[in-house]
Amino acid sequence: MKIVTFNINGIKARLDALTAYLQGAGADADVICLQEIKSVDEAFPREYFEAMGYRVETHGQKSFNGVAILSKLPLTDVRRGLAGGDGDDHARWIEAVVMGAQAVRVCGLYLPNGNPVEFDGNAPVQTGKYGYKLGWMARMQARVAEVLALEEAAVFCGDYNIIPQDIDCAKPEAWAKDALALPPSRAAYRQMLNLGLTEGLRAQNPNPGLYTYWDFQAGAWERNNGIRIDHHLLTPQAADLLTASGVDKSERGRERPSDHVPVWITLAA
DNA sequence: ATGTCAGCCGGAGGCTGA
Repeated sequence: MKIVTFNINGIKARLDALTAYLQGAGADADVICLQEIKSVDEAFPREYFEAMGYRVETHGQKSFNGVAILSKLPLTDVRRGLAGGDGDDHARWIEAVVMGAQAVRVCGLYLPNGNPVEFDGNAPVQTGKYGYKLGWMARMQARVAEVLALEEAAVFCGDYNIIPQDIDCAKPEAWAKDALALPPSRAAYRQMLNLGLTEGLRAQNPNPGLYTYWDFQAGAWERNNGIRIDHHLLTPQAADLLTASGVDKSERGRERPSDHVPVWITLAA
């Protein structure tokens, strides 16, 4: 089972690039988790993807955010949103059990960016957008703990908006005070890993210079000024099935590309 | 910090979010 995460930055603007990917490097993907569809469910081109052979589940909203799952395999137990949050109306979480040779729970997520961060001296103030990010991560951790307790093969993949370590970006000094790399952000990410999850790509490739996002601005792509923020986190039962992983970097060079590229893992399931 | 992009409202271009 090949599972892709891809922040497409707008389904309407990315229909051509996504179609080309699904007919090219992504043709053998069984499951594609999409982030930032920036569309309400009714406006998502469901029939278009169904005609290409995918089941389609969306959790969208107007203008911003929004996540979806495309799957060649049947889906069950589809869930939308995280518990808690008290009125949080951001569409950032969708999950389903993918019925392959072995069932795999796939959770697609779009973790809040968290910028801009306010500082009290050198300390980031954990209110506003940054507070929302950290609060959302705590809610996600609660769901991760629930899923771990099921002791099943499960994958949490998406745009985490977390640069896990300095080796995951070209210019660490430029990100030191950014919500994507601040110590509380990295600590919250590590806390989830420490519950017993394995990062799919890193488990197989320890090298620096592996990026999944290049800013549209300041020639970031041309200068390879990238960051690695799109991740697959695997439960032990899923990690035991991990056979391969990779980044489809060349998608960033397309006409009208997203600022993110697809990241994939394959499981013996 | 910014050599950018997407979507909204509204019918241009300024605003938001990233």
